[in-house]
Amino acid sequence: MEKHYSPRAIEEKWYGRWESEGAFQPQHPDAEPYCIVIPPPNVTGSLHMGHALNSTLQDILVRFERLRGKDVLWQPGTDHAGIATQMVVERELAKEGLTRQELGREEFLKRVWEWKERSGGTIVRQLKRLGASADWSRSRFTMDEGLSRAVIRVFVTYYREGLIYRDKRLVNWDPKLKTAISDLEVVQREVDGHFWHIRYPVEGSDESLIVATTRPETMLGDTAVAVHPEDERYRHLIGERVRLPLVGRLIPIVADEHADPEQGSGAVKITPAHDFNDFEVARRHDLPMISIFDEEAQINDQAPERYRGLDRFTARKRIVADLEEQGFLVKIEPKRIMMPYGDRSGVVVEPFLTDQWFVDAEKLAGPAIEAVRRGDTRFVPPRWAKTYFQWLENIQPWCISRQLWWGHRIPAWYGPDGAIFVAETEEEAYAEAREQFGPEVRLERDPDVLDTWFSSALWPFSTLGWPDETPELKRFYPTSTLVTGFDIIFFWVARMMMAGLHFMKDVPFRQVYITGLVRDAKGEKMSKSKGNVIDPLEFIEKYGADALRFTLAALETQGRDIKLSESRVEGYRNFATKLWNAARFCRMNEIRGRAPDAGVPEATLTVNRWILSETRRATAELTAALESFRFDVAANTIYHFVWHTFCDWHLEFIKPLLAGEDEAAVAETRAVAGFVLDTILAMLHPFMPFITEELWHAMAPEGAEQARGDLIVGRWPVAESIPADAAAEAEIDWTIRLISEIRSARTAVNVPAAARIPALVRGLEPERRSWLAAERTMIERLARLSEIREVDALSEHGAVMLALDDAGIALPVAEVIDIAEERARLAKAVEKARQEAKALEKRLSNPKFVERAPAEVVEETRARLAEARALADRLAASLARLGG
RNA sequence: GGGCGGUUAGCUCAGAUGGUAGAGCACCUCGUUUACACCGAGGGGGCCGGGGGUUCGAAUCCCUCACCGCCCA
Repeated sequence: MEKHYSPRAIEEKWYGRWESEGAFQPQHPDAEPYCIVIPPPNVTGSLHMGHALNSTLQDILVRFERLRGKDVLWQPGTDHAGIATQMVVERELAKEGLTRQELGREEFLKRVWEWKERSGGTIVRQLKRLGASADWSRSRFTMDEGLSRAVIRVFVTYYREGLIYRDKRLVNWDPKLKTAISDLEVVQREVDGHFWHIRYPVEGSDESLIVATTRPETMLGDTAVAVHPEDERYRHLIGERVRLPLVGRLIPIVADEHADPEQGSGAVKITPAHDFNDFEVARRHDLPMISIFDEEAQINDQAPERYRGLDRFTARKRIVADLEEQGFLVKIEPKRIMMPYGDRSGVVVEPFLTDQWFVDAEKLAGPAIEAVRRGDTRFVPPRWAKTYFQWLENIQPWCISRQLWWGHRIPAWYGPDGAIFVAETEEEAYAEAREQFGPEVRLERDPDVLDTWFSSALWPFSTLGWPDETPELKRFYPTSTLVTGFDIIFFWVARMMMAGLHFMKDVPFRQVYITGLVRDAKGEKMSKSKGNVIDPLEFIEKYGADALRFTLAALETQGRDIKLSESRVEGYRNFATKLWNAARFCRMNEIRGRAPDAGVPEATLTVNRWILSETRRATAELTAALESFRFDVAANTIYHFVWHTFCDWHLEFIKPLLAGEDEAAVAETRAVAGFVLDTILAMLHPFMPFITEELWHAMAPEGAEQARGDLIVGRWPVAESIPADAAAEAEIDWTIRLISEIRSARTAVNVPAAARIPALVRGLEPERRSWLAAERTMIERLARLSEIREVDALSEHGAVMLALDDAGIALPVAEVIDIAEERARLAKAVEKARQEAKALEKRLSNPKFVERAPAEVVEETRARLAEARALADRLAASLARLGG
């Protein structure tokens, strides 16, 4: 074995082997099923840190449960990402000087599929680099034949149940992409804008109403002015009309609570076709809705000729200029305003009145809310349930149609007089239409496609085979855990809950683990424009996938945002090297892993009983941490156990044993160390799959390589099967403390590290006397002593004095000791002990404490005081002898 | 405006059911002890954001203020 391990070579080797051997597929049909569906990444995407985090956590859970013997399925796949993918391919076409319109729908879709075949696999390859053990043989794509069938079935079913309908409503319209987009795809940004105050003359009067607007161009579509019903200033005008400047139309003054008396003049223009609030006002007052834009947000024929064909920004300039010229512009004030932008196109989104398909989400939301309230699905951390409830309780109709070509085409056909036929196939639609209109009827299919999230909502059951009743669907639905970011609780989690409950009559998953955001080391959100994006692949190249995975897990504290810095990754790479070298040491000492079914080795020696007991503890803690999604606690537990228990102490303890003559002791020690290392590899495997698999094989006992199999399909250690041993723990804990005390004292008085000095002990209790006898060799070696011996009296002269519990220890090192340093050290120790004693005295002198605190706490406090006093006295005596 | 999260060692963060603070990194000192310098040993460092309350006792529970971040309007 090399001194350092090279991730590169082993990662590729093992991943290929696992996959080709089918290790990622469910293989325990008799065991409890465990299933995770991957949040499908966009097929256009490449791996970013968010994916890396999310996938690492899923892989940890999946590998953990697989090792525990469950029948595990991690269902992978990708999402067709309607807008994003269409944009990518259109950009490619643009390079050839083509548009999709020139190409035609059919030809364009062919090009998209070609692109998908060529470039769509990038993110999957990258997930494999990370070590993701998803069952790629079952990989699905939202535009697959099967998933498309699910989408059509759902649409038709909803439609027949009245949960999908066509309506003319205001939607968020992206004038660049020329499609409707959902509320969730609109980002509100605060920008510098203006408040234009415009005078609207009241008909047949000298009065005017002043309205203020941030969007003066929309006045062309005004159909009313609203004032608050309680507003005394305008009460007399309610029911009157104003003449709309530039247009000349007479529009009513209505009373509506939407008008805010505090805002501007208190009168507000109403443009129902271009503002969501105004739309509601118009519904209440039965006002006409005049749309003045076309689909590219240019002024249309509903407006005066002078403005037709202008884009919205040019139109604004001309309208403001005209208003000013004609004396209608009262004033302009600068104002910070919220502007809606399309998150894909980046242009200002326009509320736009069009015919679209909607899901009556309100009806579906009820059961989704109930399910979480009942606890059928549990959010981890639980606070995210609030976010979920909040959105579902205020849910709006979900606009699902998109004016795109790439996506699931809406299964609706239009006949004469706009009759709608919704059916799973064209034949069915025609059959229905013929019944109504006769054999000659001609139908036109709706050109639009469905929102990508419509198909994503079905992911937990469509990927398992629905609408067919497949064995997988039966076995793995509801899935176990969903791991995803808080930013798509609305987009995805809520919609999967709605769809799952409706079609499967059960929730899609039992738990939802919500992750935070991965930020850069300074806590900034990573973004391309800021240039602070860290590519996970770079870290994998540099430090190995295991190191990156371990880092992400260790930093994952209950869904809080992660600040990722390179030094952390480096640190965990070092951890991998540490483990590597521990294994190397074991091999050099003929320590090997256990044969299959060899069980826990018998241990008679205290160190061996101790490390088994510690292993048991670590196993139990790690298991509990993973079961409760405490990835940070889990990572720290195994890290600490490997480095600070196994390497720092156990391997050091056994060095003299292994070099000794006692063959039985050597054999036992090897067996135990081999068992502990095996256990470590299994426990660490979910976090660091590659190095652990490599070492698992490197540690295989002669001849058992085949029988041991691969670690990925190995066994998770069962804490209860490893014996706990309180006596061994007490003995070794004492030994460790003794060694640490001596080491500390040596350093404090500058005893050269290489110098072997004697240690004299006095006042040992019988039990500790036996411990000293038993652990003498280890103590002498690790504390670098020439000998440690019990004496009746300590001659403090020229000796460093220390105390461990009730025992006094002298290190007679007159020739190497630095008296001044020793005095300082003792003075400090005395001070510390006295401080402690003082604090405890104070607590005990409070009668209320003694009276009201639990007896055992008081008792413990008394004991601690006695100890602190004794320690202070002993140290003070030593200090006095030094003339301090 | 409403809701949520945060404020603990120089940095990043842990700290069930209240008993008097921990880790990793960084820092300082020493070290070629035959697994590992991607290492070992030792060490320094914290009025736990401010104020108030409950309690024998509060980083932990309650109230309040300040600042930072996110979500919804």
